[in-house]
Amino acid sequence: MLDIKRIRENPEEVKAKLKTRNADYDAYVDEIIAIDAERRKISTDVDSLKAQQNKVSKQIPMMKKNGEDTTAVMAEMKELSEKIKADDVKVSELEEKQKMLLLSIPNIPSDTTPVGKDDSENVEIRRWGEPTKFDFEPKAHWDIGKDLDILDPETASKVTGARFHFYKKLGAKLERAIISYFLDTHTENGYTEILPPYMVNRASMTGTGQLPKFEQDAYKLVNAEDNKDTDYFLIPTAEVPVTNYHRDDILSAEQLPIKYCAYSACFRAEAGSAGRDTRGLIRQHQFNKVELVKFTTPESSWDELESLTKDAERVLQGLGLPYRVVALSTGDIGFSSAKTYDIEVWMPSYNRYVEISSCSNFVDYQARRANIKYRPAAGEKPQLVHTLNGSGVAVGRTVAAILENYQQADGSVIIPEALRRFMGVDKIEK
RNA sequence: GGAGAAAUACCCAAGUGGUGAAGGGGCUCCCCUGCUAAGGGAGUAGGGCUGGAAACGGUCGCGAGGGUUCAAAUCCCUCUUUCUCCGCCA
Repeated sequence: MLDIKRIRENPEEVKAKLKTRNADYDAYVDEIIAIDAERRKISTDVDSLKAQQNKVSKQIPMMKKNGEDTTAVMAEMKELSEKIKADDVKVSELEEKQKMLLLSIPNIPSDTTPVGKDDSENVEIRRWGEPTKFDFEPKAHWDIGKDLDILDPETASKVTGARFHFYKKLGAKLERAIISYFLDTHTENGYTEILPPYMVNRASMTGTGQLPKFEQDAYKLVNAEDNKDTDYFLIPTAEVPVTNYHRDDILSAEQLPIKYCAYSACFRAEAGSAGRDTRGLIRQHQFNKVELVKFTTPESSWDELESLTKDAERVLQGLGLPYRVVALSTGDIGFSSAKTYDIEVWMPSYNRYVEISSCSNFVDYQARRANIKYRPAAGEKPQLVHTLNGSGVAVGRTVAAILENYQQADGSVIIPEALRRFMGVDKIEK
């Protein structure tokens, strides 16, 4: 959520910056400003009526004590009370309307986010490693998975539906090994491990920005018995439960930065991506991910974004997977983000780099939605924290990248050194 | 899922319709004391919205949301959470 004061005081600046997202929010901004002015006017008026009401209410018991007749005063007060009630309704309607509009406006991109209309104008920041070269015809991970009998989408489509997978044998173990390796690396690096619930309520989904605008992308849970909405959603990412862990909290300055890493399954409806990445592990309705989440002071959040991105890169380096880091352009960054770096791993079957992590600074946008504050010093007023998160990293895509980048001419797959202690083998073969 | 009890500040806790939401602990400051302990005094309800250049005001906050009333921590309704017990269950 943007600061209403910023919109009120610099509407043109807000409009111009939002336009860089390749979308037009002018009408929203204008409506918010109009509603805000009306809301404040009625609210101040009704507040002074309440002040009068409170004053007289204190006098009534005194008058009664002195044996005075209060009938006339009470009749007067009844009228006042009715006026207050009616105006209160108006104020809360306007507040509700204003809030819905504010929740529907995305974050303002940071000044360091490259301006561009879409992903074609993203900017490569750095590369690590070289795209893998083969002296044989490399296979795609879905074929490797089938040949080694470790991935089984066909049975998953019988048991569940399209875009689900069974992992088998060393494939299942590889997924588990990667999760352990990621979590161990991040906890050794100062992150606190969290295992969150996979279902969250509406307030949490709103707090991180998935709702109200993107309800069609989420899985909403319905009670089978009466078919009624439970108000629970399957999490699209651990970012939601982990960020909302501190919803409505006032943290102390000494606690910051707070750094969490969390493994979770993630559930995405993938509305609007029919026909894309239909084979393999790249785009699934359910996938595993280790997420990094930080709560920081406003002063440090930009440095923390750089270190967060490097912390995510660390695990790819540990696995020896070639990747590059890309700064997303204003037209490509997510709704709540002020700046995002994507980490893209080399995927031989795509013959290009494919997103495996997305690291963002949300500045105070999520913190304002989720009401997460900190007290800079004892006695000082609480301020909004800055929140950041990044995948550290997507597990299924890591499996795909390992299978493809470590495949051998004989059809086997070498296990990266870092995973061997979790796998117990150094190779997957027929 | 069923029955009962509870939710007030950093903590404990009083408060069954009416003029400032008691009291204690803790914390902060002051006095006393050579220092410490003990003792005495004062302060300590967060946070939002809002008016104002500021000083300083107004308003809403007793788990949440509604309702009754001139007036609600207090009465009524719905919900949430916690505790005790029963049922079911990995």
